[in-house]
Amino acid sequence: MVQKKMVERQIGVALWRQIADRIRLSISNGDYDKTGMVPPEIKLASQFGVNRHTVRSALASLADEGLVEAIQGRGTMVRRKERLSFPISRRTRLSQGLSNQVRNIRSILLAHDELPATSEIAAALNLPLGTPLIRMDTTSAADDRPVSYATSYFPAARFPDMAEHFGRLGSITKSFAAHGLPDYIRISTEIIARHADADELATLKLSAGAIVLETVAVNADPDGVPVQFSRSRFAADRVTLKLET
Amino acid sequence: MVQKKMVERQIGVALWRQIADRIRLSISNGDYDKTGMVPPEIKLASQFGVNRHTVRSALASLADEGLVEAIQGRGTMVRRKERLSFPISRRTRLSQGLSNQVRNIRSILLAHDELPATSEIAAALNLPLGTPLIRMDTTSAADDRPVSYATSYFPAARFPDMAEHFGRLGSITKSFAAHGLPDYIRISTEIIARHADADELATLKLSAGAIVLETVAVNADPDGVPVQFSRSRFAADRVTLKLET
DNA sequence: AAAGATTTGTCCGTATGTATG
DNA sequence: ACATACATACGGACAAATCTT
Repeated sequence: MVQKKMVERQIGVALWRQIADRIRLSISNGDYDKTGMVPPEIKLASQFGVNRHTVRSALASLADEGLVEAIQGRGTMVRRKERLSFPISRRTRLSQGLSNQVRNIRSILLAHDELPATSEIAAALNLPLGTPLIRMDTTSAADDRPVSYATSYFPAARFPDMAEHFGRLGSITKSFAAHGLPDYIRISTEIIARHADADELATLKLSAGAIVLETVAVNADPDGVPVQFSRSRFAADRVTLKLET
Repeated sequence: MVQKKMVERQIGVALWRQIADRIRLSISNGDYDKTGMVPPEIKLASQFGVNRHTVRSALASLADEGLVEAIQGRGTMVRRKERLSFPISRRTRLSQGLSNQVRNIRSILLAHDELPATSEIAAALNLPLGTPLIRMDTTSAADDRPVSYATSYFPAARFPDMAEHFGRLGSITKSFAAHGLPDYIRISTEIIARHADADELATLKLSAGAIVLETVAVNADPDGVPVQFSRSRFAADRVTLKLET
């Protein structure tokens, strides 16, 4: 069975999944914005050089994600195509940056505890090894779609009630303010991308094989004294990080 | 056939590939740094709750990538594990930022042509729609491992010989200098993560299902006049982006 | 209103790839 | 290397819903 090699095929990944990825990319690129409809199955099949059934499997999985919706006789329409633009600057504030893109943002405290600083975090926060830290796991949803999942560390001596404040206020900025710190700035950020692990898949409500953007950041008070070390994971297909200079 | 559900399995991706991805992540996380050896196949099989044959398929594909090497009777050892730290600042220069991390960097011009500005690029470069642009596809390798694959656009009127210069000099910075522009700054950057498409897989020599970090950036001359629009794709498992403020 | 074209939905069968034991 | 079960991919045929002429 010879086939038109229109697609550079990968091994170990089902063809329908590769096709789904390419259609998802086209949607995100705005290729179908004109009509709001995905091209007919037959057309996609010949475009990708695969059988119509394979395209149907791909579309079925995209429909399952809620990205498209097929209607018999009419076609398949794009239901959703959004990517929140997430600003990263010296003054990175989650709710502030997203407020004009979504109706509501909800942040939840998942867990918190106290523990001694490991070498990596001690170095980042410029503290002695073993200094007591408050650790908080938080997640944020924009219009009820989870977008971020963060683990933050704060010096326990200076911010003893961080978790209580956050649980009540739902905001790092406000929790700092409640501790008498009205302003803070970001002094370093590193970004990597990788596949989500099982925990992240569950917390961010991602479908299998999804990607997370992970930022590792340090925030400091206006005098440059580090106050927070955080590891935030974003659902990669829901956000773009926008650097502001 | 019931199986221990130790792994949250994905559909549409071969199990051996999912196992390979997890082992690759463990290597990159430094989980095996102590001995430099991957655990024995039997151990991995029980850890992931799969058959030993499946683990063998996974290890074979990692060996194919050159990431590990199996030796009969001894075990499987890690051959390579690195992630380049890629600085992004107002003065982002590729070769400069990587020079202290690798021995040599080679940039190649893959293709170039001239075309009228699309609405997206015209807006970004603050030019009228349809203004002639030089487009260049370039790729860079650090110690012979491909790390980036970029498409750049330059105003053709101001930089008519960009492609020729780059082909000779192998550097955007030097090519700008050859056009009489000694300095430039980055005025905007957006970052997304997604699965690589077929073209990117081939150019960056990635294995199937790999992730790319894509940055969309605009560079400007010291007066703030845009001189370059670029879309760079980085092999996500080979780099971290480091933001500098 | 009717007929035909377009498009998605369902069913059959066959060959190959994946995973286990 | 062998046997078994299931997923993937293909091909064809026809039904059902919708749109166009």
